[in-house]
Amino acid sequence: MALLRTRHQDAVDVIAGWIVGGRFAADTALPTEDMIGIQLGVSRTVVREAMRTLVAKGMVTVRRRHGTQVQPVDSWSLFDPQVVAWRLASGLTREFIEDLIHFRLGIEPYAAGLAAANPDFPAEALDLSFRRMATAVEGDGSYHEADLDFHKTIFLGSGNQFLRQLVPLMANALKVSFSLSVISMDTARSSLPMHRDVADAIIGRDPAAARAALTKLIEAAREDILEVLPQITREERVDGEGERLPLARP
Amino acid sequence: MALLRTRHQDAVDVIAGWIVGGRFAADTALPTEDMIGIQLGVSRTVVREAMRTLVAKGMVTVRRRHGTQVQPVDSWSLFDPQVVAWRLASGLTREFIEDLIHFRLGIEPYAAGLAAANPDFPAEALDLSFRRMATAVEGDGSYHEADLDFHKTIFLGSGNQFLRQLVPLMANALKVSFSLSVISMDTARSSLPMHRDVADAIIGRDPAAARAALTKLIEAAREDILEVLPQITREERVDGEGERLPLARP
DNA sequence: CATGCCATTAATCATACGTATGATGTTTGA
DNA sequence: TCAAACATCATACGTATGATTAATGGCATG
Repeated sequence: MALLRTRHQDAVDVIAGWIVGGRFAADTALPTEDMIGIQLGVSRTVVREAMRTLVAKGMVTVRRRHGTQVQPVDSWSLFDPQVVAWRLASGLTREFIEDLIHFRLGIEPYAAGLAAANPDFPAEALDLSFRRMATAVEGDGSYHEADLDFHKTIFLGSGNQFLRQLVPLMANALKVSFSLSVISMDTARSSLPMHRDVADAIIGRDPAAARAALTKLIEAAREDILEVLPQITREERVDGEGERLPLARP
Repeated sequence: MALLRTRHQDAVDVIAGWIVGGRFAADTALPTEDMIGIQLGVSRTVVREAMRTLVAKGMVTVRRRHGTQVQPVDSWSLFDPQVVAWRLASGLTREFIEDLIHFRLGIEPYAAGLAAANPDFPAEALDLSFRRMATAVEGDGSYHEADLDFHKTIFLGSGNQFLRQLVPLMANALKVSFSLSVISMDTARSSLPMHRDVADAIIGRDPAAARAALTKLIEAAREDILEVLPQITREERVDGEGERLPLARP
């Protein structure tokens, strides 16, 4: 069951890369389908099917005679894992990371509350993830993976389809945190008790406590993240608009 | 700038209708591209491009020799306005409405908090929406529209791209509430002061108060919604015979 | 100012061939 | 003998090509 890279997928990736990379700004036109086909060395069939994919994700619109118009970021499917992947691959902007982190801060405590209220919540899975985190801190196993599973379990166990859908996005938020080296073994060790509190509250079916514990956990981590942010993010491209000011507390 | 109904769009709508309507369950195969083309009266080109759209939204996967496989709901792009529209059009399930309402309850207070902390928040727009709600209660203007704008302004003014993206979903959540006749002129009138509190908190740049006010506002409404829910939602589709809609040829 | 022609570019069709891939059948070697 | 390795086949998607149709904005024309 090997994965086959089709020309279609390649074309989508290339064109999406053009767009997220700012090679074509919002509200400007891409080359005609014929031209793109020639450039990529594929038939117009492939280009058109690639465009349908990008249209479906809100990244472009296609109109007769007008050709293909790039859409502003706000109309993209920002929760789409592929879109997120393209954006991450094209480089981290400060705004993107801030929005991602803040969104997670906003939604995860609530997810924990729902999880605590969900009679079908898989308590064993959460407890297992925690124990894996604990052993990982002692040097055995991947902390990153265990941590991800811990938070994943909360979203998946919330019993809410929209929250479940956020798992890929949250996974990326965590990945970003790790990639920024924000989470060292020291911070991991010190956050262990807070994770324990979260797990206990959820397993103990106490929504309010779960929300509080998770809020506390995240509050502890957010400072570190937003602190190192200005240093590693690239500048915004094209039309140099003013960068937003840092947001205050949630 | 007129909207042209292309065969592609028609095909996407029809096939999506099959899927959300339960005519083809998850993990089952759709007919071959050739067959669908014959059935809809379009060429295989159109069917294939329709499939690329559905693949992009996570509703199906396509593999050589295996054909097109319907995916479970959890892998759909649930935040995609089109997907939401298809689901609403196919009938309201209780789970869908509950998840939608609960998701809104979880995220909107947080959005209000961010809005209050955003120095660029358009205070005038929010105030205007509120005044339109007030006059609508007195019989002048559309309450529905003003209410929608009020909540929209909060999300758009949060300064967070992910929250902005939720506007269509929230609009549908509100639309559902209205369609269930949960919001009468009486409830509207009584919720006016709470809306005022929310606006004041945001305009006054007080995130904590904004969160609290919006939480209170929503708490007041949720009971009504979840109360009438069991009566109006349809049962899960048992699958009668297919009422398929062949597309017309030119 | 209204109107009809025109160039542009996507939309669609019909057809043909390429090619992973699971299923089936066949050979081989211990 | 039997199982593992290998060869063959049918299937449905993947891609290409060329022709035709049809919106649509712009421009020349009245």
